[in-house]
Amino acid sequence: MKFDDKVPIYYQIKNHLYHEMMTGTLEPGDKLPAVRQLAVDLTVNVNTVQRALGEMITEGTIESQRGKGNFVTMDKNRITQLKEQLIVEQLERVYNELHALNLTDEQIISSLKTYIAGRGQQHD
Amino acid sequence: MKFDDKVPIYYQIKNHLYHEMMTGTLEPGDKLPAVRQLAVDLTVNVNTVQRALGEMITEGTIESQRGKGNFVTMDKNRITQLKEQLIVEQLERVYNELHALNLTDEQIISSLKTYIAGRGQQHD
DNA sequence: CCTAGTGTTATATTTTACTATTACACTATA
DNA sequence: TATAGTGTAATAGTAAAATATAACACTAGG
Repeated sequence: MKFDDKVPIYYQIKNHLYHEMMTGTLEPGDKLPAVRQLAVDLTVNVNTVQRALGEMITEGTIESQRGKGNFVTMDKNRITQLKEQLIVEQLERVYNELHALNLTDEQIISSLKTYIAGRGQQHD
Repeated sequence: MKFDDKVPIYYQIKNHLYHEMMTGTLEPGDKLPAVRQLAVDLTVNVNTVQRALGEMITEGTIESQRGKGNFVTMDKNRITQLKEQLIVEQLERVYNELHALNLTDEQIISSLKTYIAGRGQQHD
């Protein structure tokens, strides 16, 4: 996996796992790959994986069973809440950034539309 | 100023100064506050300010005159280009993030509209 | 010429993230 | 009960960012 060197790796791992939970790659109750395997997959150290998992365990999004593995919480409500939260955080960030660049609400929306429309030209 | 501890301060300072250039707080040819003054204003060390400025000088967005001060480039074209670049980066980021959360193009646009509409309730 | 204001650079120190390595604790199963 | 697979934790070392502090280089004005 490629990491942004401007942001802590453990933080990006959390985000990576969140996304897998949000998109259904990891479903409620699913067992995560073993920490040592995750470390290999992500080419990072076990302790770094553990740091990410530790925070997620504290938050309650995953549950740890010593000797068995780490499991996605069965609480689907928590997952949908988390997804909503991640979306709002993203929207908040663009809005604030573009607003700070003096764009009006209308300009923010239309620039996003234009960006998405223009994307079709070169991608996917 | 409040910094996000997940991202290098010098990097956030660059961004801060960019915004001032984009919004007209700093106009082409304007003299920036003295580095020691900036350090006080931002409550960081002079070397940290210097690191941010150093990169901007290399990029050509500000010009340094030893003994005189640092000045915003007179090249207005560069500034408008930079603004466009910052906007696209933001749009790219939200789009990629929300797309990764399985939202369709339409859902991305409508969620932004909803967010902006809902903002009026509690803010500004 | 001197001094105050400016940018620039260097050294040493602290803190944080990350790594490497090892050990320990628990579970399942052959 | 031994062993392999799992999570957990501790130690030591490295690197990057930021700090404190000091010195150097240039400019302008008295």
